[in-house]
Amino acid sequence: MEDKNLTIADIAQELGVSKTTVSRAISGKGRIGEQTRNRVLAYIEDHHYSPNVIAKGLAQNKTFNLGMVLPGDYNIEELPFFQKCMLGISRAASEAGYDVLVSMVMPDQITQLERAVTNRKVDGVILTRTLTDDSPMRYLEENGVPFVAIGSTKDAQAVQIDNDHKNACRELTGRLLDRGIRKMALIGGSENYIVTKNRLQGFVTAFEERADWDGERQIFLNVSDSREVDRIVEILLTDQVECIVCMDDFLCGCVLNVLQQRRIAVPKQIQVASFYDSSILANRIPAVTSIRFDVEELGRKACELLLRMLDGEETERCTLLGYEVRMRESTK
Amino acid sequence: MEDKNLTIADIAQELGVSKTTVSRAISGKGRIGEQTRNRVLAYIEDHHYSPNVIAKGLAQNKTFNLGMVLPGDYNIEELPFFQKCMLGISRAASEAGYDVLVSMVMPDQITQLERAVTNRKVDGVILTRTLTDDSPMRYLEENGVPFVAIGSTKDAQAVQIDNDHKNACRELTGRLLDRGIRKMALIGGSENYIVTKNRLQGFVTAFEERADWDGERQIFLNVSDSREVDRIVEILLTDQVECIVCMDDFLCGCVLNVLQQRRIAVPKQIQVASFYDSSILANRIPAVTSIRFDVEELGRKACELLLRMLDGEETERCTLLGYEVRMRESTK
DNA sequence: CTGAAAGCGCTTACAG
DNA sequence: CTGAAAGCGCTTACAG
Repeated sequence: MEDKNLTIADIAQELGVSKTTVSRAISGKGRIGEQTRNRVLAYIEDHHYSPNVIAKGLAQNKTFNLGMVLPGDYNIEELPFFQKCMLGISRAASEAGYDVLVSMVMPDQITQLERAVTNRKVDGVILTRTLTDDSPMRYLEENGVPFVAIGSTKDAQAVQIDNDHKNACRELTGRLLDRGIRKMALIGGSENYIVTKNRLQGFVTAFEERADWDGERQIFLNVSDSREVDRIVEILLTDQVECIVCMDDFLCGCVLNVLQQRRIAVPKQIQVASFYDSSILANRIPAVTSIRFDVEELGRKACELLLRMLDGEETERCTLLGYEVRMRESTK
Repeated sequence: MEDKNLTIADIAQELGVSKTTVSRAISGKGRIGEQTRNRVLAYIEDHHYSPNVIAKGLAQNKTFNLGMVLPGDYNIEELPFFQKCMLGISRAASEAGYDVLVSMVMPDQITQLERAVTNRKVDGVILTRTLTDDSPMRYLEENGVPFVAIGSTKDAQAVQIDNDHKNACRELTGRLLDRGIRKMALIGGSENYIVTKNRLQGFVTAFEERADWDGERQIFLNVSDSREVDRIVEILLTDQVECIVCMDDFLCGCVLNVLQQRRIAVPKQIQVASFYDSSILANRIPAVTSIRFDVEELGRKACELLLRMLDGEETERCTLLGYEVRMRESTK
């Protein structure tokens, strides 16, 4: 379809102007006569010329590629997050004339990221998951590669963006408490994830804001598999806990399975809520009360942030995006 | 860490040889003295030189990037497939010195792919989903871009690779029949997917191979949502069907939900199997009988195929990969 | 407002 | 076996 082999030199020759002029007409940089510019632009339009971005990149020392780091290890429950993230990133990138290059990393192995960086294939990088001790992040910092981290990190230098998990969890917990729950339990995952700490903080804050609340609350952290969940649920049932809040959908899925197996009815015998909402749980019966984030928007904003950094703009160090609490059948 | 600004010219000067020589030492192409080569290689090693792939690409008219087309619309159940696919692709690409650039396409919108292609950002493309009338595929063919399609297509030109869905379904259906099932039903999705037709064929073949089988079988295709599934299940229960085979995990999830809601026990009152296995269902209780594919391997093989095409090798038009039938609790 | 020329960092005939 | 030179397709001081 396109005349793939058309170059700036061809156009210059055809129009009897210099390559410089053609380049200027296209880029819009440098002074150039109204007339000349239009003539060039018209020719380009007619002949479907599209510039060789690689060559342009070489001359400008840019690639017009953004790196996106994706974990190669993951729970199924996390997948929709990464997928939506990617959609947001790739759309924003695309709109700005950039493409997205993916590097999949393992906890102990970041060779793909290293390749992309040492081969100068990317202008900047977006991290889609951040751990307490994050080797991709460390690598990028050591090599002076501009990046933004989706998620939260203690790293004071890193530009980061995340949803406001803390307040989201605070609000959800609060609304649950205000409905008169007297015995509540929280089940959470690895404290290696900073988001776990943020969620916990939100949870705790909700109680602190209700000085008059008197009841029991239990907290289980670093829970990682179904067997542990089973043991915990047993305890909670014995204690007649009224509501179990799960820190993520993986754990929530486990809890629901365990309850189903034990033939405990939700929400009649026990209520369940999740601090996340991958929409996997929305299709469950009963639908699960949880917090909803606009992940595509998160990806998009992260990308826009990185793009601004690449343009040399100063950007805010931390950005927090909103949330939405969704009360569903699992909590009456 | 790396001396990022080191170029071939620097090395040449430092070593008192020509750029040509340095280039040859690195690429291994062209005659060059054993001694000289080692001297260059040693220097490179010492100084952590890594070539500028962009410049190399410009000179060779290559990008060392592979495009990967990912659908922006999807069911959650499909996600693990794309993810594993991507892992296989990106690993194989990485090992061959290539990077992976993603383009997300919508059913009616392939601008990201078009961008990547017209901007000459990729040497070839891998399609991760193929429809009967596939616009990305059409676009690539019209523009003469080398590509391989994961999945099956009627397109006679296209290089394609897939798991052997037909035989997988034939075997699973057969094993179910051999256990004495007399009333069996199949629920399938859109016939727009060629894989649907392949699965159907496998299903039907299993019956044909058992001429002595006498029983009833029902087939529902183009089922797309939970409501339809509900209606169908109602019919099947009335007819006292013994086993429901679902063509994919999305439908299977629907069926299980509907059954759970109606308090029908699996496998006691009715058996359930799936023609796919995203491992989402493996965690369900009871675990669902299904077919397992090595999707990472599929992605890897697809990538290797494309790489061979780019090297100018002749490749087989169609490749079929294996499968594994997993009998689980949902069918006794 | 426009152009000749050098440069981005590589590769590759061609000649020796 | 080695090198000078042209080329890949763009950009960008510098000069006019």
